[in-house]
Amino acid sequence: MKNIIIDLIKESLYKINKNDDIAIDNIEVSLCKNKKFGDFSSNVAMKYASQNNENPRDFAKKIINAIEDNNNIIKIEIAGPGFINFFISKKTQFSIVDKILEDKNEYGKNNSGENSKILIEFVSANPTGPLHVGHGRGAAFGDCLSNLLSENGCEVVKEYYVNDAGKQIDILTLSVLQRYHELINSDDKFSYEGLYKGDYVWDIAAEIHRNYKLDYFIEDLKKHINNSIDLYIFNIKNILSVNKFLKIKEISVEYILKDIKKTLSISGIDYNSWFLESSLISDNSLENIIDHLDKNNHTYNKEGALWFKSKELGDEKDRVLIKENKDHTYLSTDIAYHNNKIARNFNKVINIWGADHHGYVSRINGAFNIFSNGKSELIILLVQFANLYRGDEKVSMSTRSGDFVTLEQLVKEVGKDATRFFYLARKSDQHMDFDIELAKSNDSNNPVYYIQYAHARICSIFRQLDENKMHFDYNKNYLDLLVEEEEISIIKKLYSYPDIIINSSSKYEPHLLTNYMRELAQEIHSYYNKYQVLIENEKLRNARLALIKSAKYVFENSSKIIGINMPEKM
RNA sequence: GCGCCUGUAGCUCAUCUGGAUAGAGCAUCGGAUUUCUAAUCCGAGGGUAAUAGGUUCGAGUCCUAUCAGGCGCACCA
Repeated sequence: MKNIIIDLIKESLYKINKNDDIAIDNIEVSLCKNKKFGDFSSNVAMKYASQNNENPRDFAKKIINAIEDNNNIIKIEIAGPGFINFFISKKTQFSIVDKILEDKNEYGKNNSGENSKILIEFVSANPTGPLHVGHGRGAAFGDCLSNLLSENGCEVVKEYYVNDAGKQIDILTLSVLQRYHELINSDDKFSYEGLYKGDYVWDIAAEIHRNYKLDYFIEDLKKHINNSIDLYIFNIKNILSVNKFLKIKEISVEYILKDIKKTLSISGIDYNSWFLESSLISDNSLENIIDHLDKNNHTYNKEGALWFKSKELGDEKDRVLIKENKDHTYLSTDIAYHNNKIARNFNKVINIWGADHHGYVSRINGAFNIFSNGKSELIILLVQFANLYRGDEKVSMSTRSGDFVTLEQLVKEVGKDATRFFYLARKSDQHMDFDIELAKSNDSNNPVYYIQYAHARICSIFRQLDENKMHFDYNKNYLDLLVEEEEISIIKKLYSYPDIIINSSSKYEPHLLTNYMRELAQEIHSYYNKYQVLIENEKLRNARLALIKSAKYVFENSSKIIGINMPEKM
């Protein structure tokens, strides 16, 4: 419908303006907020009046006069400063119910993203511990965004980048070895700052001890301590042998990854691809990339380290690629990683990062542009933190100290549906408060239940229908009988669903969809309370059934994108 | 100190990329079930959109400054 109006306006503008000096590819038509203004409205007249040396209302009048008759439209008005308001015939409005009943679970899908191949990388938390609630928001956001993009016809690959190389993993390995040491020789306990302390470190150590007994035991571990953690790691690698150290590293990473995958799985998230940082080293990608940067004058040596000239690419300062001790930095593998993404021929590469990484954006953007040559677009979306509350009490967290609520605990406590919905219900660049008590509550405080209940009520009506030995006989012509204000309002809401899908996807804002679902639920509840669906009048009954049935499809389709269930009974 | 994000009802947040009278939920108060699930509905009060300027037909939305909060400024990832 909207497109019909846009076309009408376009034609009209062509007629008025033969020399065509108005940019008319961007005509805005939107649903009216207030129904007294009509059904659709456009601001073209106001927008382009000045270009045409006219006042908006006069220009609007001209446009309207030039619009051809169309039997979908019953009235066109000028209002306010120069809005053009369109009143749509009832029949045309009802046709959306017909369309939804035909499209069913396809309603909302579109092909605006056809031929667009997108890589979306999210969470990518270091495998140095379980996912915690801070990761949850990025997880829900990335997964929902993937669903949205797919709904728009994009080909989407969801990827998790596993940082299984580098210093943090060495520290994890060291942490495990120390616990393992303590398990074997409980008299020889000592503390060392900066190691990972969570219970899971003990679990890994215990597993190694169970399977390998004393194979990795180091006598007098204490003797090899060094104040510098780098040197401490260096010593242990030497004494234990690099291979044995690697083995412990592998076991630890594997253990933690298994845990991470389990958490993601109960959160309803599955990835298409797990990309290992270590693979960039073993297949020489890292080396090649450094070479390439070297040859193209993007690097220099200083103080024994190799530096990346990121400042000239928009960064605050230059960054180290290869440290003085010849270890690579995180940045250097990350550049190789992004080059790999480019090589895989994606039109868009989306990274979802925690907002604490914003300082990292410009350097990776700079590096990306060196390699992509405009072939592929990098989009970095920052997700703000979520503060966890239990009622009024703030829950504090710190990974290193091991004092945190894991994502698994959260999902188990409040459920997958509420967890996902709450994470998604806010604009991602907004700080948010996540109240566990609220998410757990099953009354009107909780929008998840509110929405599910609306859906369950629709299902209930159809159950009643069966029990009363009645049938849903759909007939398009009965739709004319839907004359109540609430019914028209629901129809408009249903009509706007595909726009929400396009909008929330192109703006990367899933919260538009959660808002929409709540609004639709509200309309359904109001309607349910005011009007009876299962009534004597057969034609009206079937018209109403058709209406709520199409609402049910929209609940189903949207909930699938959000990743929550829609129970038939509650 | 520099950079990024944010500031809307008592609280949590929307506002469809600049549009018409800034909207929801919670909380508060008052109502609604012999009828498809009251996990619901209806109504009421509640606002100088942090502050001050600017841009234009029109600003919560864009620009500047100030104030307040969060985050970042590693040869960590």
